[in-house]
Amino acid sequence: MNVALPTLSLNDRVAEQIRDRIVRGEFQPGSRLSEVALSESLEISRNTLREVFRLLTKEGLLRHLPNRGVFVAIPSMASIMDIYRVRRMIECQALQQAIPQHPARKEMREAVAAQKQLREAGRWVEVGTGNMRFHKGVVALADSERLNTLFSHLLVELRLAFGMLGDAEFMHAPYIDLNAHILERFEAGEMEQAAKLMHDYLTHSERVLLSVYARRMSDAGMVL
Amino acid sequence: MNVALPTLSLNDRVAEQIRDRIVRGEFQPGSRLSEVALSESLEISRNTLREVFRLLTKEGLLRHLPNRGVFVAIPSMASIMDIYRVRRMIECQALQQAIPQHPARKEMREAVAAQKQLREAGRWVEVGTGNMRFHKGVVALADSERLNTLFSHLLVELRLAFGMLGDAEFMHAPYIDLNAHILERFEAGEMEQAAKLMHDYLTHSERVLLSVYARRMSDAGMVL
DNA sequence: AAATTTTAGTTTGTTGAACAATACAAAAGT
DNA sequence: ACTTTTGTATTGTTCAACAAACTAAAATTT
Repeated sequence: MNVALPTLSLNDRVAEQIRDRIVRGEFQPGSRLSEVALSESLEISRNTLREVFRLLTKEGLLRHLPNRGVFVAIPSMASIMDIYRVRRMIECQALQQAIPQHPARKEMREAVAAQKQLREAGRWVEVGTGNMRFHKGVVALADSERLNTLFSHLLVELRLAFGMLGDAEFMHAPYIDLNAHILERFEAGEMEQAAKLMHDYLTHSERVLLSVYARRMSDAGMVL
Repeated sequence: MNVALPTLSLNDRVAEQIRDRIVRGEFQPGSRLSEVALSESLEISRNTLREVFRLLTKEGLLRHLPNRGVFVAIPSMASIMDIYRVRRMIECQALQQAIPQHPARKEMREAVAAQKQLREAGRWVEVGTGNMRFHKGVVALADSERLNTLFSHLLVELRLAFGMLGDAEFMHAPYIDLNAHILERFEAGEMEQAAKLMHDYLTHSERVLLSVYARRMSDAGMVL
């Protein structure tokens, strides 16, 4: 009998764990991950850890400098702009081209509902993850496996940037109602309108993130 | 003095070499790449090769089945459709949104010129690579590093599919003039028109590829 | 003879240790 | 103050070994 325990491979489990520790801020952006130290603390061999490093580097979470080591990626302002450029292209067109009855709208609905509840509870960090869930739903409208994985990588990178800021309420609060509005327009069949709203949303969000980011960077005296 | 020899890391060099051997058909799609055999033939250690495998797997060139080994990916019909879906989204919008004076048009021009020359010489395989160059130029119009790398990965996957077909002339010949036409419209500032041409181009190309592919697959008795 | 189980062999998964090559920081010399 | 030297820590790479999982052939049962 196949017990159907997917028993993720060790590689995958370790990768997942490191991803987690990065996005929850345990490993700060820019910090170096020592091969020996980490492999010992995780109780895996150096070789195995190196394989995982190669994976996470390709995902954009780590930066690999030859002979120097791997570092938690620091999203530059340029890459933030790049990410938003891609998001505008993908998300807007996804909204515009999909049919309003697309199954992914369920995910979008649930995400918005969850966000509204979490707002009442003041759990802003979780509101943020709800936001990502909503936008993943939007991308899912395009029915493309490759776009989905690309997008989830982008979101992890963005999460890194947000993580350097704290201040979850200020960043996420304004967008809950906007999400709801976009969803509403989309389900009403007004895809053009929904796409336009999304475009403005993204441009605005980008601007806010960049400005806060710039201030924080210069305050910390970082050289980018 | 820094000799400025970028001395690609061993990892990168090996990855590049394997990529080459795959796209030029030396490693057939679906075939397994043995860790011991390949590492011995390349005169590198098994560990190093495994790291490279992880890289190429994330690029979509290899498929990794746990405890079974890594195999050269066989593009399924579904993934071909997926790739073209992404291409339509990215390339059309790139054409539509860019300014006609964008520097990337130089690359597009040169690619078309090269294609026309190669056609006279009947060097159809190189016409194919010229085609990829043109479309890379189109994507470059979007000014997004991430879209560029995504796209080059897509093209390598496509190249795998084309590689299973041979028959380069039949596949590439009709599109040279279309490329030229698209470029012309774009430089004339008629971006909407250029985007529409590109959309038709891609839809047509997809259909041809899929039909040939389906026939070839059933002939070979492959189970997809 | 067909189906199942045993068994043996091959390949990947994972580890540990070793050494070479490179980068970094401190000490020494000019 | 600047360069050179030296020493040390870290990554790059290899090798060897064994455990775990898969594959296929042989042996057994039905």
